[in-house]
Amino acid sequence: METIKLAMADDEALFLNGLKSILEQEEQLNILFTASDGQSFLEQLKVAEQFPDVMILDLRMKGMDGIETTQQVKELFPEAKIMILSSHYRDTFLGYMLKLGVNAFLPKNSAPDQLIKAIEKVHEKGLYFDEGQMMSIHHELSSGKKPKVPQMEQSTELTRREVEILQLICEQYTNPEIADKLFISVRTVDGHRTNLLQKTGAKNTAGLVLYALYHQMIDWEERLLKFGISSKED
Amino acid sequence: METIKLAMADDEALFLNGLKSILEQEEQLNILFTASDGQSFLEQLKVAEQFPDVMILDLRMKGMDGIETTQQVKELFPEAKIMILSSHYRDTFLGYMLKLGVNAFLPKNSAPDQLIKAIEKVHEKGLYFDEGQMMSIHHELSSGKKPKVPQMEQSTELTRREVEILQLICEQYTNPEIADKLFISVRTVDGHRTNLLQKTGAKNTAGLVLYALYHQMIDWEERLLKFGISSKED
DNA sequence: ATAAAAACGGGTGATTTCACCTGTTTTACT
DNA sequence: AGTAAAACAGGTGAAATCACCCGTTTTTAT
Repeated sequence: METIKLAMADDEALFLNGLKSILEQEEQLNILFTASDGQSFLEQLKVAEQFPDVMILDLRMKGMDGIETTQQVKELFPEAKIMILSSHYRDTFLGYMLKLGVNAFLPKNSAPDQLIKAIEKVHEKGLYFDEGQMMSIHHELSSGKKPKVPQMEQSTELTRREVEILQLICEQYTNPEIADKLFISVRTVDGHRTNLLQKTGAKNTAGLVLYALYHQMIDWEERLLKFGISSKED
Repeated sequence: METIKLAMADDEALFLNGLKSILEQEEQLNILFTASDGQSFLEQLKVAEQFPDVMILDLRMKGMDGIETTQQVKELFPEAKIMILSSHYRDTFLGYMLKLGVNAFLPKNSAPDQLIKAIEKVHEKGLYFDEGQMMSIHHELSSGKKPKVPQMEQSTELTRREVEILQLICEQYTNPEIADKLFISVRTVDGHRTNLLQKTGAKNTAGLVLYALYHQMIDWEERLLKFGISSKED
């Protein structure tokens, strides 16, 4: 049996090493290199003496994420076979993936066997989607609505001050409170907020929060756990 | 060398299996069982013929999360040694962890060696925090501000309708738009929103979005990727 | 040094959110 | 059948957001 050469990227070291450990136990699989983000993955790919048969990328990574990395890799090596792993899996997102040229799309709570099977299929046939995914794809295509062309905008288009304001918005501060905190006028905060809405394409505060979260501009846990914790003594 | 009996829970099958694969390679470690959420972890723990020396829990899990699970476990077995793993690690959260009785708190992008070392330390000394964490803890305690008693509120205190409203809020709809969508009065939506704010303890829309995200009431990726994707053809 | 970008901020007004009040109807439970 | 909870919805008013207008000062880069 032919060996399959792999390369993978994920920003969670434990996950990456765990995956590596699982895949190393398969004799037909050979891991060439791993990376903790898209940038270093790309760099390693460029200088690698052997080209991986299949690449496994995490969808969400700090810095360059799975989508952007896929685009960059496909630009340099259109024949590259890329599998995307995602924590919060949704079928509705398959269309984008296909257009992007992703060769497989798997949720992170797949069983190891599924992953290995998918790797083999991608290597052999150049593509792997399970039956449910196929159905979903078929439905999406036959319904006539063409999937939009995925394209990442630079996530650092925001100025330092705007990011600061955005963070405070996510901390549930109102404009007057932010103005007070930063010793500036409410008008200025309002101006920044307007610019944020315009730049991010968000419709309102809810959109801004989602944007901030996606671009990992705020401290998840710290903020979120305020909801899980009721302070009995205050 | 004595073997250390382990049990672990994580809702991402690949991560869980990866971790298992890593730890299985250590001869001194013996994995008794694994679970995909807090509930089944607890049930397995109750009926297990051997009691694990160290338990490893994911902080964020669907259903019962790491914190709630810790509380339940500690209630039944106060001597249980629990390690919490977290994706988005923050030092500021250490205080809560200590109060909760967590015996170690590690980011998910730790190296496998670190994790193994931590497991051993927890088993031997009943506790493991690295130097940075110790400093942080010391600082927090010496600064006089006592960490609040962490206590999970039931996350399903919201009614069906409230959840529905909350989801639409997260989709950036305004109250009038939601009212229109659901064929109800704006007043009613407003009422639900008020109840949401009261029940969740959120201050405003930003807070509601964070709450929804923490309790995994909305489809992450699907919604977030609207920001990453610019539809060139529309 | 000069131009560009960012930060600053004032005015106005429509819309939305939020915080109170009040009540009725529907649904669920036992 | 009776109670409780949920969903429904009206009024009022203050506060905040959002969308436009306008300009000045400060910072940054070439």
